[in-house]
Amino acid sequence: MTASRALHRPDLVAEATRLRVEAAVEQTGYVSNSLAGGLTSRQTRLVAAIVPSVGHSLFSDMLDELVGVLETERYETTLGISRYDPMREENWLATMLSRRPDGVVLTGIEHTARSRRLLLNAGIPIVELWDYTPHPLDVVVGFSQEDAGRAAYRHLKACGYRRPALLRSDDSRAGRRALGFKRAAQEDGEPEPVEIVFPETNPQAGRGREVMTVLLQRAPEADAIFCSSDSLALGALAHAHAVGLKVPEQLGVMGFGNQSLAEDGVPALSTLAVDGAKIGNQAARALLARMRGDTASIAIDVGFETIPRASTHKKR
Amino acid sequence: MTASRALHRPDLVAEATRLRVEAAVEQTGYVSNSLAGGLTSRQTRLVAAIVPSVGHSLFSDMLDELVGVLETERYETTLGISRYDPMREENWLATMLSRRPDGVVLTGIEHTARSRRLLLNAGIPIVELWDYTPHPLDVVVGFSQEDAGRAAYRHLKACGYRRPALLRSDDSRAGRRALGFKRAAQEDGEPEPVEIVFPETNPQAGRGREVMTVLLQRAPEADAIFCSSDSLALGALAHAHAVGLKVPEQLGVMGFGNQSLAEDGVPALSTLAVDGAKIGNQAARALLARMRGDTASIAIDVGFETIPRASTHKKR
DNA sequence: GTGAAAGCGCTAACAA
DNA sequence: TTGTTAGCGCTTTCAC
Repeated sequence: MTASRALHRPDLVAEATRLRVEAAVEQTGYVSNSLAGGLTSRQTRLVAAIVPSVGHSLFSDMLDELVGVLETERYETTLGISRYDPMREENWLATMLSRRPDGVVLTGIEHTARSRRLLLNAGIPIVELWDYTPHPLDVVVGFSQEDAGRAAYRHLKACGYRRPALLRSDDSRAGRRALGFKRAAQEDGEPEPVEIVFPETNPQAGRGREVMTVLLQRAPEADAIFCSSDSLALGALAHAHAVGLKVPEQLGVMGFGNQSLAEDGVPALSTLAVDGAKIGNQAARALLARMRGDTASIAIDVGFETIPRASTHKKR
Repeated sequence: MTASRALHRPDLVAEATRLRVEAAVEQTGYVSNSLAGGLTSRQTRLVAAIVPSVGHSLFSDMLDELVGVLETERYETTLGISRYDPMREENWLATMLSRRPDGVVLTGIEHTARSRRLLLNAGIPIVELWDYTPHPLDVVVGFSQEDAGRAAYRHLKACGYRRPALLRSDDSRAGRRALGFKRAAQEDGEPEPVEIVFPETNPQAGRGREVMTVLLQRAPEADAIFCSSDSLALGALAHAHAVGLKVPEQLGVMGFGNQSLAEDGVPALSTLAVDGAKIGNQAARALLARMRGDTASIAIDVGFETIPRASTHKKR
């Protein structure tokens, strides 16, 4: 018991005793066993977080910040990868919860029924990210995907494009952005924008170059496209360049995310900026508050911003 | 005890009993406590892995594969982020080992003295990635960074460039590639290539555009550059375009990693291909073998490949 | 400032 | 096929 105190609450132990314990630790190579500790104390200082993919720069900015902030309070973050699949999230949750994390961070607000049940039974703080809803499981930090889609549509229209199309992966958030985009078109009394959806099998797949061929076949009249990510849009740019389509004159290209490479596109890529790091930061803070016992309800809308650059700057 | 068996070894339990246990689980919302389980059984089915950054596509390809393969054998992977700092790795190790992982995966072969001590004391399988050494702590899966640097130099020379320079972040692997590059120049009897190093503070920092300005000032005579990553090289491409430098005629640009966006560069980016997924796969297999009790020594050199594309295709 | 007792929830080992 | 016993390594609680 004294040894335990010397390690965790050194102020409660006599200097001499502490020194003896430290010497013994050093000499024996002792490493405490937090399984045993967690079993007794009922807290693990573990936060379990799951994202669709670690390759995506938005998620990695978010993670970097989340992990960093939690670290300052001595919480460790363990990571799951869902590959945009709610069943994978469910399986991950089922095994993860047996490690008794002190908090959980999820991507999105769509979860299987069992996931919800597990989560609610666990009785720990939960943060849902990247989407906004007034009725989260517990805490939510995100923005309205539908509004983002609307904003993209409005931007393209404002730039003078008449037939904007959609190019996106099949993840559900991109789907909701597309929905907002199409609704905005509808409200304008325009025909429904053509939409090309490809499977998000892996981060490399469905690259702009290949999918653009499909788009140009299916919608030869399209004069602008809103892509579900910047890297996709960059691929589209490359394809347009290859087939001699002038951007932005003949084709407007808009990305999503405002990753650093968007600026490096030729021409520089117009995009919707989302602050991944900010989401991670707010999520970490909210989670810490909850784990401290704070029960005030939290729902944070971090918003997004339209970034006009050369790729949609049509000279009329 | 019977309940425990019904959940983990259902074949050892009568059908009727198993059903009763399952019903009870369902009804009570029981979730097993693997802290207690691990305490008794002395295995946690946890693998702890640390990478410098999750944003980098090479690491994320590797992680995806590592996590995926370990998952098939019901091992979970928990992730640390070192930000290229051995002290952060040490701190992560110190707290991580108290969770008693069954195996550890590290990036690189450079670790602090205490890290080494902790690791060796822990008595668990260790895999070091991305570098090759004949004398690993336990298992190593990687390639020779120095040879990679040499290969880049040779490629640029073979393309007809006479004054290749180096543009790199301050991570130690990029440093070893630079070393190989400079040694190859020396062996050719050429002057030492100019080298611009910038801090790897965060994945967004030190972007090609900004650093290129410095390079062109410090080495106006440079007619080719070898960048420490593809995204950096893409930034360099954008900068060259902006200042009217013709690539590949006036400036050869070479990246590292062969990320999918390298092909989308304008012009397409020459690079050194490294198979992150393969490294992750081999690492997972090696670790599984070790955790199964296999003690044969393992050191795998996965090699790399030079990918010539338009950005170094100088027409002489 | 230190220590003794008890128990967290599970599984290894053995017994029936 | 099921059950009993013991103990994993800590921390909570309480006594000194």
